[in-house]
Amino acid sequence: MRLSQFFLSTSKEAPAEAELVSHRLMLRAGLIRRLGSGLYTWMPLGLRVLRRVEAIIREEMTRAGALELFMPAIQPAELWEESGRWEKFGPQMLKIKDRHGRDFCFGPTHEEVITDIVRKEIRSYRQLPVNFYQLQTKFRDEIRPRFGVMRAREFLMKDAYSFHADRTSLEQTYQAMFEAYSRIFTRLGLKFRAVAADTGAIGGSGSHEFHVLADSGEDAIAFCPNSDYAANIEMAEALAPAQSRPRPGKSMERIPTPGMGTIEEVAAFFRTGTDQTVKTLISMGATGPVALLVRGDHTLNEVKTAKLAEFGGEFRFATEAEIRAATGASSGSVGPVGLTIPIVADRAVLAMADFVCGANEDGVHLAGVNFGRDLPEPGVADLRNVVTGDPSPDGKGTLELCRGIEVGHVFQLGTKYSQAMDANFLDRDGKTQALEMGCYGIGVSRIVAAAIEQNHDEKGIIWPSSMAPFLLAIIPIGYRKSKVVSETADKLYRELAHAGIEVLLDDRDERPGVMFADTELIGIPHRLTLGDRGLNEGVAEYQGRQDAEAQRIPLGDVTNVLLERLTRE
RNA sequence: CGGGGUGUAGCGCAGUCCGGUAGCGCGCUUGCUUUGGGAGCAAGAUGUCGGGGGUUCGAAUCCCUCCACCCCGACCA
Repeated sequence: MRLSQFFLSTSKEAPAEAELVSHRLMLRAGLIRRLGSGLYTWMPLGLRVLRRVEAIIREEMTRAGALELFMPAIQPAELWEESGRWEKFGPQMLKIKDRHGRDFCFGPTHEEVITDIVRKEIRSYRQLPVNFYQLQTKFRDEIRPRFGVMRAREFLMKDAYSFHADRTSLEQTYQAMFEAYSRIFTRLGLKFRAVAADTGAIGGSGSHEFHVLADSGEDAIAFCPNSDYAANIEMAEALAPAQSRPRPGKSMERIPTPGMGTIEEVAAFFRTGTDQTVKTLISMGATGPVALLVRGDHTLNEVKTAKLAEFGGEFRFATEAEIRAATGASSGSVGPVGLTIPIVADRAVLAMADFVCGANEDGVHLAGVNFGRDLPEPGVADLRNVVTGDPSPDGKGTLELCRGIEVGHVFQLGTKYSQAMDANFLDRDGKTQALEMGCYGIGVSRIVAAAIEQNHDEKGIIWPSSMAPFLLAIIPIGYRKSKVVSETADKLYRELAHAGIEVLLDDRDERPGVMFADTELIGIPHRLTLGDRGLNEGVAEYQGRQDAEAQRIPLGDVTNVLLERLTRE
């Protein structure tokens, strides 16, 4: 591509709205333009990147035996009523009406549509398993879109859905998809990790998320450096401490602690560590308030907590008024001693003795508190977020934490949708059975942003070769002035382009600094500079995007050297 | 939706407190010079000052109201 024939729209400054590096760079490099909140146009340069990501996904999905189809973005409400999700999906779903007043939605996902297709098409176990996928624009009316295409409302997703006669077959395809995803993210040149995940609103059993590792990621991941254990922090199990509870050494005391509400203040007052205090959190479940006990230095894991039987499927923190009604104190002075509501303690709390906690009286705390003596043994559960240094659930060392951007998610759905929507087949014995189902998503547009988060420097984007919009930039210095320069540039451009390399020839009448800065900002991995200075000595200058210095290559060797170097990747 | 903030030229910003008819840098146009790391000089173009209403002789500036966007939280590919 000759740059004079292309459209480049770079800028030195990014709009004030962009905060995240990838968002700023995508705007500065002219990859995307915002239309409205969470709505982005992919400009020609950005679209080239998106298409390269799509191509790799298609190749690997095909390799794994999935078949591409293309479903409508607009979906009739009836299907969602069948699955029960018309109401349940909530305000995240964009609902629209046609001219007849009939209800539709702009598809946030496609389980309903694919299940409808399959129930009409699949009759026999002989047709199974099948795995259909598409690349589709989804719309989710996010509460707060942010970070550009990282969390947009309209975004491009690869979604696959597999159907099976039995659990074993589902597990095989799930495994195949897991491997395909690993290949995709590896080929895209991303540092990623597959982690065990919560199944969230979609429901079902087995589930893994694929995270691109980045400090700016919105998810916390717990992993074990000595094994392949990795889990979203929502899921990571906090084991019971190895050491058992010490014997009580102190007697319980009531101590005035006027004005102290936070754990830090209280611990400092008692001249002890926050890990010697117990935090009591009042939450509301379906059947009323529940007291949750977490060690002072730990934080409550709301996802784990919400699954407890005590909450009957509902979980929220109590309001200050509800806290007072249940305990007689304000939130800063609540404690488990003498409470009449159900109490659930985290495993780590159960191993504590002589601890400090609120006294259920404003401005008063208790010290030297012990279970079994000062209050009954509470219920126990895993309530907290794991922290660095916690034992790994697989017993192979201790956990570390890092942050990630979720770019893929694989689910074993089971028969959730097939039962709700009557998607059945006849098995070998002629018996009607519900289809087993799996679903597998990749956030295609998000991958582009995630890749930039992971690959950039002060000059701009550094594309992994597999997703670069162009592999090589030819920078002729004095293209409009020097015949030698323009002829050499044109010749090399033709040769390399014919050899299948995506070359961008900067034939603008720009100063060198502008051309260098632009190709660096837009992240072209390889650069060939041609100027009178070098050409007079019979050399061109090659520089990789991350190389400190240019390398001189004899003109006659340029094509071969570059072909060898660029096709190796 | 709760909390915080911002809307002035394509982008980044000043001007708003203290009302007097809109400015700076980048970018853009034209010309000349320059040409190995975002050029210099000269001449230009571009604004419903987010919208509506009000106060005032006069509003970017004060008041009311609506809207949009951004940041922090709950949601997710």
